[in-house]
Amino acid sequence: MEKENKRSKRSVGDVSPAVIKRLPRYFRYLRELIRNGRLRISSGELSELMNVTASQIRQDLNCFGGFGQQGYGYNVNYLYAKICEILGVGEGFNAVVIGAGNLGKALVRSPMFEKRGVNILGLFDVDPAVIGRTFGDAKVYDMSELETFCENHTVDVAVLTLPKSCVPEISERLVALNIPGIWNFTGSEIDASATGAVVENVHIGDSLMTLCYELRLKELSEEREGTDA
Amino acid sequence: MEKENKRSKRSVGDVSPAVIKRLPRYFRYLRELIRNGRLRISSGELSELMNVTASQIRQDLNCFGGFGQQGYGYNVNYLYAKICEILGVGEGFNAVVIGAGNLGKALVRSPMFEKRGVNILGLFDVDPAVIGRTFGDAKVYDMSELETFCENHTVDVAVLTLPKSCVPEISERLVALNIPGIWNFTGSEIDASATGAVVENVHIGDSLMTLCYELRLKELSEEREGTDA
DNA sequence: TAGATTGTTAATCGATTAACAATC
DNA sequence: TAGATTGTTAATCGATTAACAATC
Repeated sequence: MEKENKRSKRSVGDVSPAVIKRLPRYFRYLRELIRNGRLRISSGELSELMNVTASQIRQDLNCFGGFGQQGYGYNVNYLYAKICEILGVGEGFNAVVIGAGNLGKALVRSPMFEKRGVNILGLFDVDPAVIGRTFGDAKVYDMSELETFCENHTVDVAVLTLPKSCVPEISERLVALNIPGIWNFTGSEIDASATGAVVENVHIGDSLMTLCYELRLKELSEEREGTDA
Repeated sequence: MEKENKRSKRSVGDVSPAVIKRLPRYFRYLRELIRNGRLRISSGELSELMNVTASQIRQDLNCFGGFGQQGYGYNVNYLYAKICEILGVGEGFNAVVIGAGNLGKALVRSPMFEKRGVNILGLFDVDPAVIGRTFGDAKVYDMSELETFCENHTVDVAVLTLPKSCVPEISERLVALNIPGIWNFTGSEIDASATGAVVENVHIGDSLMTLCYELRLKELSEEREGTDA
């Protein structure tokens, strides 16, 4: 028992950010493998699937201890369980969604939170037209009830899907409430060090711009092909 | 005239991915500076604002040629214009959104596309309840009209906001239509090399997992503080 | 001109890949 | 056992930072 813990390699927390950012992708591919009934996989086969090197996979996984077995590969279910553990899936984190507009609704209706073991406790909004309604499994509360609600529930994450202009006010309230995690879709960048919380600032538009950059590159190279050569 | 093009440094396209991924962030901060009426900024001041090193900023910008001036810094408007040019803002790219659910609606109603100079030509869906309706400035068309529509309009980007299960079918149709860019929110990963298009696979959930990882780390360290030491 | 700040080279750091011994 | 495949070390590669000469 606890054989895998022989040496836990590093003191928790000093795993490189590059590795951490890849973990959710492993999580996704492992889910898919399980869904397809796969029981074992080698770093070589997974590397082909994911378009990365086998070396990187082994290196990544070994940051957290030896999850595989020489000559055999990795047990898909076991590896998935380990990745989940590392990523805090199953910790039962609770979230509230602040802003019940299109994005807020889209998020709570998607299976995303459930898949990752995060519970939506409720949405909050100022608009009387949505207060009291239910989206997904979650009810919309009046924004003014946020403080009372947080006193009566353990809230780990605040998901911000309200307009940029509301950020100064809501930040202040979140800090006062001491909510440990902020998932920020507002477009303004919340500085983690200023809040004392863990913050993820999401900028969907950045991905669109990267796409446009590539598109333009493509255009340029096609133009060049057309003109000379 | 064209002074900045004295040497264009690299042949277009060999700029490191790490730099490219940072450009949208410069874009956002420069917009903000312009909004605040700033006319010039030094790499030093921008570095404080953005929480990166001044060295990195100068290095990044110099991948595309000298946009600054010794002893002065960078002209905010000029720099913004240059970044826009590099990122293809103003190319007038046209997009269609495929899937008029919550996410599709949220995207077309947001100012994101407009800010980046991307025009939404329309949405497509199979649901009679939304076909014919208008969200943002864009009308929802019947999914079956996609081919005809694309023949009559220049479509640079297809934004995929439909269920995962629809991806095989829609991929095939997009490939047939030869749409050069795919912005994929479905959760399944579309392989660019298989489509011949430029593809951005967006996985919002990955960011949630990173947040949960950090939250768990925080919990663990707080536990430890509690027990020993 | 003197001061400021860039552009750019060289040094450092971190991340990826290759290779192979350990071992199932 | 022989074959396969990991865990892990060492080599390579790329990205970041520091430093400073060029120059506005």
